[in-house]
Amino acid sequence: MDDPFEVRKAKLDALRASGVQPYRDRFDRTHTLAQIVETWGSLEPGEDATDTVAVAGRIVAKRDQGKILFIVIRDGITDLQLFCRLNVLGEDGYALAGDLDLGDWIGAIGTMSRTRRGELSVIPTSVVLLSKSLRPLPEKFHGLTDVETRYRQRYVDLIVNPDVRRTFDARFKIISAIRRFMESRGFIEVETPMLHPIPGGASARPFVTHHNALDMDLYLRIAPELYLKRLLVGGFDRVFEINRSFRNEGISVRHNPEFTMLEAYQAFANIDGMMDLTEGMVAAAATEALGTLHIEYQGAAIDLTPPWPRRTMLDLTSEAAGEKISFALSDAYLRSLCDQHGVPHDPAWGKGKLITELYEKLVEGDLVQPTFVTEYPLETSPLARKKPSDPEVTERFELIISGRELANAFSELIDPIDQRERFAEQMRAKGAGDDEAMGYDEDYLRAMEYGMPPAGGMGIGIDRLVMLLTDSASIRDVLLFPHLRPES
RNA sequence: GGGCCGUUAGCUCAGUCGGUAGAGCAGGGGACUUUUAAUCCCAAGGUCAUAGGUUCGAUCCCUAUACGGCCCA
Repeated sequence: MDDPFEVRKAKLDALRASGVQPYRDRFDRTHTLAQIVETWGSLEPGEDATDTVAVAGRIVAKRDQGKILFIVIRDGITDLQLFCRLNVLGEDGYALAGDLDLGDWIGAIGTMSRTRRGELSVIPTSVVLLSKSLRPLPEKFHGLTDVETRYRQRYVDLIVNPDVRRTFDARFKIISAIRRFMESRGFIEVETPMLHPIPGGASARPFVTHHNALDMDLYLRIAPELYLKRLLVGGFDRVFEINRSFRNEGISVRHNPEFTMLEAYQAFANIDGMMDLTEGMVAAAATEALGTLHIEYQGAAIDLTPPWPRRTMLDLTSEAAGEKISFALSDAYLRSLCDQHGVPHDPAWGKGKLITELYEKLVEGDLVQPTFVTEYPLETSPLARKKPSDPEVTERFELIISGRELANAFSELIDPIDQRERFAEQMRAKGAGDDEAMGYDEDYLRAMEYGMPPAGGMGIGIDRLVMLLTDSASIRDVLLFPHLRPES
């Protein structure tokens, strides 16, 4: 019989026939493998300890030498060798150990030792099968590299590629640090609806679903923003939410249809407070996950030490274009600049959109070090407060690191009359064919009419932050189960 | 959505100027009481992504499709 699966099933049947339960209920270990390494790491080569330990893990390597057998088990990212000896385990126990396969979960009880060759080991007096593995693991040296299989069968990827586990451990640390940072600043974490009757809070196409009992369409949220700001009206003066949003758009190394975002709102603060908050949060996350603010992303050295430069979109775009860009320029001239720089433009766009597109083409990708880009045009910022001295632009920033948008924030628009006009403008855009335009949210306006305190708000893409801090090239590498088409 | 590239054994990869395919690891049998990608001997393992086409003959050439990757929008 050659088929590994069939061989293992036959072993399974044989075990059951001989009265062995190959899927055990429990195993009481005395130490995790990391604790073993920590406790007995100082044993000298050839030295034995008398302590008896019980350990458990998955078999990831096996070296059979006749009357001795080396088995390497793994628990998380820690490996430990079992030095199985015929004269210690006895005939039956040794035969059982020899019959185990790569991938099996086992428990072992024995004494600690370090071999002459220097490998910390448990010398088992008994080995027990905890769960039989029926499928062969990938090759031991090259491991699993096929990206499609790695994403589709992440469980296998996690078994054989410890770096993948480290990435997700880092993800946990980053999010955990952010929560502690926010809580230490007096923010309360809340949960708001995922199912929205009106898509809003961002410019994106939503996923549509249907509620049968109510017989109505609902939209998976594209952002929690409008609900969190309702909470400002309700008196939550510092709130945040870390959770999924969904956008019905293409998939790329930076985009997954569902992604995790933090949004935070702070009453009585404005855009300046949001810059401080963002700097502090990213620095806290980097310190927690990496222990440093000097990181490397895809070969580029990046210094996250606050404070970060604050530059206006018009200044940056003017520098890159080699001439002064402003709202004083004519629509026709801005379009000729777009043509000159290879930026496609739509007749429906106003000056604000044209300038934003020029900025994205000429500037954004080259901003490697953390930079707050400020004064986004009113046209592309329907929820942000206007700059009093220049109503063409808003008190908004985006944080750019490594050429990518990481965070977006503004002094919130709290004037319900102004907001009503902005929604109306969005409806005109929708009518003109912009399927990313926001819906007209009458209840949100009603909330604003009760009075929203002055506030700053900020949103940051958690997946992109994790990418940055784990030096991951693709968002798929920081999502346990990235979206893929179904297997045929 | 467009362009380019990929898909061969469980895994990692060769290869066939068009003549039904090979290695290492894993798996099977055997040797070995301190190994570390253990080593040595033996045997086995394939719908060459899928469907058409060209051809005496296609895994290889052509077309389409599926899935994936990269770049662009």
